[in-house]
Amino acid sequence: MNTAKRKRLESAGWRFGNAADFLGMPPEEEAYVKLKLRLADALEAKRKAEHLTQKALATRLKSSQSRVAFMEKGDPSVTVDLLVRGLFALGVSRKELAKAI
Amino acid sequence: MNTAKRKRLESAGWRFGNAADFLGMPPEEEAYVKLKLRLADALEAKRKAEHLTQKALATRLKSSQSRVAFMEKGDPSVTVDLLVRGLFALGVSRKELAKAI
DNA sequence: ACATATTATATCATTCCTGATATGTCGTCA
DNA sequence: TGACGACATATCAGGAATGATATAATATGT
Repeated sequence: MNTAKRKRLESAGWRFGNAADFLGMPPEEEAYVKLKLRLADALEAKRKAEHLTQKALATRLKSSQSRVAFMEKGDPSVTVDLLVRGLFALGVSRKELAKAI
Repeated sequence: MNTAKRKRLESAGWRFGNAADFLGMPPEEEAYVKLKLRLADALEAKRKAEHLTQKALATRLKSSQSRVAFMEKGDPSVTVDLLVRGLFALGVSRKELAKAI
């Protein structure tokens, strides 16, 4: 699977896809992409549990609303790094982070 | 604590320091830095358990020996992203990753 | 329908991470 | 001692991630 196609899959529908989306993907990359989606979902869940808007979270993170939107979609332009910092900014502990993974 | 000093602490001795090293650091940043160190330690441990040199791991990661050295020190120039990809390249599962966190 | 709030998408300049390279340090072994 | 292997440290060009901004889409309430 080439990079361009993978990026489209990631940014678009593949969160609703099944295992076939990962066909041909090296296992370490599959693990990495799945991790990002799990963190993305955890971030959105935690933000909503705190009754915060994307904008409010962006302010805490010293980021922008648009980037938070991408974070919650697991967009390829967002790193694990930023997702983790987002969760910490929401007060998540390392233990809770581990549970999300 | 300013950024420059923090970077020096991170890259130099503070892995041997105590809680005082984190004084004045916002909790979300403390969590982030601690996370990086845990991942760094896990990476080194896993690499050694596999009897690999830094150079061998670098090849798997499509990186360089020097970067692997920085990764294992938790150097500020290394992101959580790269550490996680390093662990996955060593065959670590998401579950094992969570345990390391 | 309208206004407002929230989220999604597109584009872009700047920053920072990355891999590469060179070189240094340290230990080991002949 | 010298040669060698493994790891540490410095520097840097290139590229990817970031925050910002603008704007579009979608909700939610009146």
